[in-house]
Amino acid sequence: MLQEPILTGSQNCEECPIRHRAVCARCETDELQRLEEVKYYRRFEAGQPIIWCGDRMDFVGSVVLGVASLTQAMEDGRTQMVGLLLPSDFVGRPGRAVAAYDVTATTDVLMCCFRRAPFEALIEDTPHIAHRLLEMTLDELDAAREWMLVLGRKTAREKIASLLSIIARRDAMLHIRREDGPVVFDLPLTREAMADYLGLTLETVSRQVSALRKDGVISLEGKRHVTVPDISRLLEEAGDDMDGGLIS
Amino acid sequence: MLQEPILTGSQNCEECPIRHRAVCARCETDELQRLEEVKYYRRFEAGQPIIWCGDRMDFVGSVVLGVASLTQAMEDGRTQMVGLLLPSDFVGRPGRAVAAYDVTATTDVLMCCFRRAPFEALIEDTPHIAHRLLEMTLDELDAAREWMLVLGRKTAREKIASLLSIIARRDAMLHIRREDGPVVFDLPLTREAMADYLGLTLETVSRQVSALRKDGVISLEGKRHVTVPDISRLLEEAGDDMDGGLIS
DNA sequence: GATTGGCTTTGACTTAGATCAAGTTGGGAC
DNA sequence: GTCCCAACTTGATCTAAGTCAAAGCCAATC
Repeated sequence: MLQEPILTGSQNCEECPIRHRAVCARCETDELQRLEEVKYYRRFEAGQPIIWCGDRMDFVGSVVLGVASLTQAMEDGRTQMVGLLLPSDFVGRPGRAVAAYDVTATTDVLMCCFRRAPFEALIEDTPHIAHRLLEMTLDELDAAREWMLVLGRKTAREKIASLLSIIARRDAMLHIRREDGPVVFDLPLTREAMADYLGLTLETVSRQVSALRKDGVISLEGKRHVTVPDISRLLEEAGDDMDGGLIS
Repeated sequence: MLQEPILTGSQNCEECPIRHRAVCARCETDELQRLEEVKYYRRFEAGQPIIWCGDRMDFVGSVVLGVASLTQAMEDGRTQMVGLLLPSDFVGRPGRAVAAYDVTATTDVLMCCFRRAPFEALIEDTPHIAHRLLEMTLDELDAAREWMLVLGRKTAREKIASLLSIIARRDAMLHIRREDGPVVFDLPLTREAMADYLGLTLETVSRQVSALRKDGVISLEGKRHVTVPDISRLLEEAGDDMDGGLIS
């Protein structure tokens, strides 16, 4: 089902749809060479845990194919997804040996991993990579803060629209797409996972998805295949200003 | 009201209660010397804006005294605080010229600022500082994600207890304090600011603070001066496991 | 082709927190 | 002192979303 990704030393980070944002071949060919020695791929099936909070973690990596999620749980079972990991997103924290969150494969996932120690050594003496990592982390921080607004202040309907916007936008980054045409994608999340991301119950998610469908904001084929006829209508429903800063 | 901070080149980041975590004198005396040339202080009165979202921002800095807040606003006026800036917290993003959030002085604030261009140059050729900045950013990301759980899944009472825990913990870092004694601090936020941080209304905040007082979890002198007789009781109310990971 | 079991939808009812509307408090200006 | 005003509290009501319960819908398996 998953194919091995094509990722050669000559690949250009601007053109390659599946970018290892932390290790860009265009800029750091030599360093990438060093990393090739400690690079390996891992597959996970949909629903499988990638790592549990508290586990020892001796790799960092990035998602190549599929979708994974970062979640936090309270003792009584309430859970909150705190990050959605789409292709090119980075997992793991240099300098930390223990996972802070549960990481779960939401769809089938292919991850590209690097052993942590050599990766940290690389950061140590390759300022350029450290710099890029800082930039990525700052982007993630912005995304997390954007999501705090969603969680704290938006209505259920706006939350759903916000989530669909994010997925549509990230999906559009991977595919070449005509301007202003309808956006089509498959939801990589169950209703329950959506609820965990949005701080809702799965019933409310289901009701609001149905409502958006009835109102013509989206249309559904099956339960997961979504068509958005007018993306700006969706952004409006999400309560965002049109400049679109959801994921920077 | 605010006094000029003592911040000499010989100051040790481990001992000094007001630390510029980004530029630690102990580790980077020479580099700090370079920064001294572009360093300046700015004061803000309680309630004043420090910078508006969208404004050009040609400095970075850190809070020395007081409390500031990062907030995001929707067009219809709903607002969500996305960060609480306590002494030693960093403001601004290297590589970004435009502010992404509104920054407001919640109490009287003294900030230590550096012009952005020289600061970025320093990062560029001082890997150690870049590394520290990455670590700080990762910590902030963890804090933001912890807060996503608060916003998405906790009840109003748990939210209040979580906020009080954070302030108590950060406050305890600034003062030497007996183990297990009562924790005493002044709330640096109005009820409205608390509501904006917690995704609640100010009325709900007021009610839940009163409830925690009635139940003996906290006691109040005036409206802002808080005594927590048993900090572990407060953490329990916050729904946290006892290991205390709210701010790493 | 029937059966199972995950998802998902939909309905009826409940509730935590929002909203609206008075009051109260307390510190600073005069 | 008293007046003022912003910050806060408290009460009454409303509502969006949660809870509980019962079907529905595939896709995989027997």
